[in-house]
Amino acid sequence: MARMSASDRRTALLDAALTVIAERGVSAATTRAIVAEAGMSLASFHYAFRSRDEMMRELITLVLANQSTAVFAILEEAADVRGAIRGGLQAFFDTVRADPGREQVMFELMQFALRTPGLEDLPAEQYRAYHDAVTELLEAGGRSTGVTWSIPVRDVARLVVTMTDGLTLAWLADRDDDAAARVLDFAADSLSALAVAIPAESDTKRAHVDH
Amino acid sequence: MARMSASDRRTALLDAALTVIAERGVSAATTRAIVAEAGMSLASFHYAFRSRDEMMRELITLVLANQSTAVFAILEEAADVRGAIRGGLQAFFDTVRADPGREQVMFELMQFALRTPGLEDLPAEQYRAYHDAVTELLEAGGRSTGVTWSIPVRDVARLVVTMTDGLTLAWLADRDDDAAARVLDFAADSLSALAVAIPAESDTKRAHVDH
DNA sequence: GTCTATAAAGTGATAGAC
DNA sequence: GTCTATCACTTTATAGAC
Repeated sequence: MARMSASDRRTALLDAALTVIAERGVSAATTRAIVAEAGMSLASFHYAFRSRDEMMRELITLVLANQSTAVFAILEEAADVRGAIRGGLQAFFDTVRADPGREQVMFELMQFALRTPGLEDLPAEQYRAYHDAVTELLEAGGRSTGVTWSIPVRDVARLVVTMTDGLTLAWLADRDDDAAARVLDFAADSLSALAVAIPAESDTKRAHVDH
Repeated sequence: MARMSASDRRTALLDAALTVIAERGVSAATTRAIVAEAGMSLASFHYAFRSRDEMMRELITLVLANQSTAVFAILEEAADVRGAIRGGLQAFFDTVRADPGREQVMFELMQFALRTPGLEDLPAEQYRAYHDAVTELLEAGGRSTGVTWSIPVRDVARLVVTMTDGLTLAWLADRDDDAAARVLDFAADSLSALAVAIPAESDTKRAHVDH
């Protein structure tokens, strides 16, 4: 095998681990399976990482951090709030359908983290990042369609994540596309009901009801 | 160890397995850990079950089947639909808070089933059972409060499960009780908006809009 | 029937040749 | 640096004493 920098080897192994997990689950991601996927020898693994545990920690940190910014960062062109939300939700669902393994990995890694000493706090951080990303998205969408929200925008973000999580979990189980579409319709309806039009100019402060 | 019927031994081992999984996760549920929890010798395990695989299949079938009927079967006394829904959701969330491990087990076993050859279809059955149970509950609740639903009741049931799943997953990660309460408020609001009052007597058929 | 002892295979990790 | 060979340990499963 050609020489690689330790850093390159690490990223290659992390990538291979992700592939193995997506295909066969966390429990199948043994050091042997990972180096086989990466086309390396077993010893190379421990040259790049001190232990499998260290690799898993790095993998989870990496994946959970990247995911949050990527998936939700789709803002559709739409005339009204309802259409914008529905489009955004559809875009999210399309990415799930395009690569179901990827989303399944997120759930599995979260469960793994919750069970692993030292990683228990990562899921909370992950959700904070999700909520941050969606909050920003909602604020941007609100600005472009001229609305604000009748409850704190962060609470709206949590609702979005709640429904996309619930939708994804059920869809991974039964793959019912039509039912998923109806859930997204409802989500768009009920979320857009939380939007309030910003009065053309003047005092917009009262339009936002804080708790 | 006293003599037990093979059947008793099986249920005792299934129970022990569930305890181990709730406390330390699926990957920690080795045959050794399970027999230790059950206070048996290792050989007893293979006297009761042909293999660990067989035990896991039985466990998953058992747990996923029982869960659906149990958790949602709480119908609160309430004057209006909104209150009934909010009460039911709160009752569900209370059971999650009372025993978070139990709900975490459900998610883990579902992931496990999705990854295990021969068990891939169980999660779909599980969700069908969930949706059945909630559908019945919604119909009963509708009768007692004098409402029907503006969309097929089964779709409403799926919405309920979507939101409870999403809520539970996020709460398991960040344990934010207040945020969870606000999600439940929204769920009750938006779901009760799907209810339509049944005209006092006479022709109730037109009140139900089928797709 | 229930145990102890052990087999057979898989795991993470490392020593040592090159 | 990168490999092969191997260690020490854990896993599921079974043989055989009682």
